[in-house]
Amino acid sequence: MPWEKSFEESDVVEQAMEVFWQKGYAATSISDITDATGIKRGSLYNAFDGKHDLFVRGLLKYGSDRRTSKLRMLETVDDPREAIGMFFDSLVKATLNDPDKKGCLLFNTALEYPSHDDDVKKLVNDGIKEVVTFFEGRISHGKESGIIPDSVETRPAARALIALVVGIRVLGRGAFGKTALQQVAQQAIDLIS
Amino acid sequence: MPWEKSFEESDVVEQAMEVFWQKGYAATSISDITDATGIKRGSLYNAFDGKHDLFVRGLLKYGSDRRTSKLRMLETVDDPREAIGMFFDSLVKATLNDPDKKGCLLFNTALEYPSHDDDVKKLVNDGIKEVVTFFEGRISHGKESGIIPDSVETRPAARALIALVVGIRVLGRGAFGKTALQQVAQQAIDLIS
DNA sequence: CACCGTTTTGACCAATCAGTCAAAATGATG
DNA sequence: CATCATTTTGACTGATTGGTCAAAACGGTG
Repeated sequence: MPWEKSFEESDVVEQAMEVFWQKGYAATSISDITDATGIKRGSLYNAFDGKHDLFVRGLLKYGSDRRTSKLRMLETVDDPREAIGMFFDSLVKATLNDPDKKGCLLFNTALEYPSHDDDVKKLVNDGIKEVVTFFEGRISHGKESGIIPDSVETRPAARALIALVVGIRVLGRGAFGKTALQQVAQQAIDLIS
Repeated sequence: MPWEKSFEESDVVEQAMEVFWQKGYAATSISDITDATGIKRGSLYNAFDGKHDLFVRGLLKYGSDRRTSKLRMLETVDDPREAIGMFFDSLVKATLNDPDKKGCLLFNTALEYPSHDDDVKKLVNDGIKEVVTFFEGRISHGKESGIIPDSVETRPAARALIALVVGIRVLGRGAFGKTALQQVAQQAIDLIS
């Protein structure tokens, strides 16, 4: 049916994103993507602007599908510390459950810095900021309701939490096993207790 | 003087390492290295086995020049918490002072995972382990001398500290500025107080 | 000054890179 | 069934990749 595309763009973006996730941007070739999607070279360039465009779309999809939706869900949890605890739990679980040990696309991208344009860096920073804001919101909410002690400083604690998230994601790629990751997650909770 | 090399191998390794550090392994070409060192292509292959070999040597040099020597120095500091504080201080300083925002070669490499062989992964893990061991040593020493409270669990705390180190190094590449990094470093110290 | 072992040099290789493009294929529309 | 807008296809581009190699350059040695 050549008068309309034979594939769903978002499917291709999703599959391409997973290749980028696994191999990194610089190490991923267009051929890798055509192999993974089955889409022929020309069709891909007919639908997208190129490698960079495809990557940006993948990054956006990653953000909304995995990060934003999860944060919205956790914001409905009453106990703020439990919400943060659940965040770290699922983080550790996701890290352990991934046989490819891909880590987090956002942080992987942050470390491929010079390969990327400013628009990509902004996407990464915005994604990180989104999580920090979530932490800040939960912490200040917890302090208001007396669940989290006033001695916890909201912004510094939130920033330390995201730093621990990064640490878990990076170290989970090989250096740390289950026990170590869980211990770090526990220390994160202790930080706001 | 063609019967002996006209360049110092370790100089070339150092310069090549800095290119890898800045651009990442996958994104660095042999031409980048010959440009940076002035060494011609053939000479480089005469002295080294290839890109991978050069990278491994750079990683080793990075470890001994920057990590190991610093840890040995800090182990001579009497107060263990001050030693750890100094570690984080110089970490934040190094991060802020680097105009290229290259981060840490060790962690950058950890996130370029699938581009690397097992020997590189082992080098990364050993480097990380070395820092964790340093933290554990300092914490347990501090607990013995009563400077660090017994309520601090040595291994989990040490692992949380290295996670924060990773966080500082990664977030320092763009997402976090001076204040944020210093706050995270302070939270690290609070963790063992 | 001829010889020798080593280093230097730049041309060269096949493979792969991101991206282009014209021709073929397609099915709705009249 | 012819036309049409669109997609599909794979061959193609020039550039770059990591790596090779034979010849030239060199200075110590006899």
